[in-house]
Amino acid sequence: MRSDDHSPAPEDAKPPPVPEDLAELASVFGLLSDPGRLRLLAALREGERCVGDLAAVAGASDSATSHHLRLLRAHRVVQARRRGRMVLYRIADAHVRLLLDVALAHVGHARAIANPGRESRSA
Amino acid sequence: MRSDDHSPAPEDAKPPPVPEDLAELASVFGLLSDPGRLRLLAALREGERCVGDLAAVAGASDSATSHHLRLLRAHRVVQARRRGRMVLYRIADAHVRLLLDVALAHVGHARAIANPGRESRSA
DNA sequence: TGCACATATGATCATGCGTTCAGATGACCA
DNA sequence: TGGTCATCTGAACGCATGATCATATGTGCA
Repeated sequence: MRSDDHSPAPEDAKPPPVPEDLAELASVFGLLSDPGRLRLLAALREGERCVGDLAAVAGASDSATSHHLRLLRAHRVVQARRRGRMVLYRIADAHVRLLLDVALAHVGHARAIANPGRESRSA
Repeated sequence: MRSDDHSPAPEDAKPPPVPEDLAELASVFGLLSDPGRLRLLAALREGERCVGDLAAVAGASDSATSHHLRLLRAHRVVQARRRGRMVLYRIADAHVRLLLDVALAHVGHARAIANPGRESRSA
């Protein structure tokens, strides 16, 4: 026992995460670890988009975009719906949306500390 | 223009994320995409821990753990503090903590849908 | 001061992941 | 029904990332 018992009274009494969930969670985070996919999701925050649009926004090829969307869909990060000959994607649920918001807020906050006096929306 | 203009009225009027932030965010998510590092963070949710403890909890070597913590610290996901000859790590801020909570809730929710009637805390 | 413990670091190697290309599937329209 | 558009799929290549080993730093204690 190195640090005797330093747990200074559980600050929120979080339930110990199921290992099974941790693995799945790691996969989901892995999906979010690509700037391209992040751009896709950022675009999807504004509403449903077809693959071609998303590809254009993310600056990637249709093929790459389709690959990415497939992965995101497999992990329930996005949902797909056919409309004619095109497929419209959207963010799967409120959790994902909130996750992105919190994450963006974090990096914004972190950068605000790193570069004081320089706003996120700097013109 | 493929999907004419389907944005069905911005559901929340999210500010368009700064590309710079997206890159940083992708890096942070990348750090969270490893089950081992996730175990470290899960352990840190319960309070400060030294490297040795964290290594034991995560089932990794001290060296690997140190490497991981270095990365996490570089991206302000965790903070470090010396106490004698050991270094105590903790989660950097409330954002990260919230991020983990939301993410865990997401995978829990997703699995609850996938396996109905099977609780997260299944014995 | 010298030893032992806790942590940090640097280099190397294997593996996974993203991208791309080529081709397949499926839906609309004339 | 043939043609075209939008998307999907499979395979191969190149790069980045994680793990490991050996070693360095730094702190407390006798």
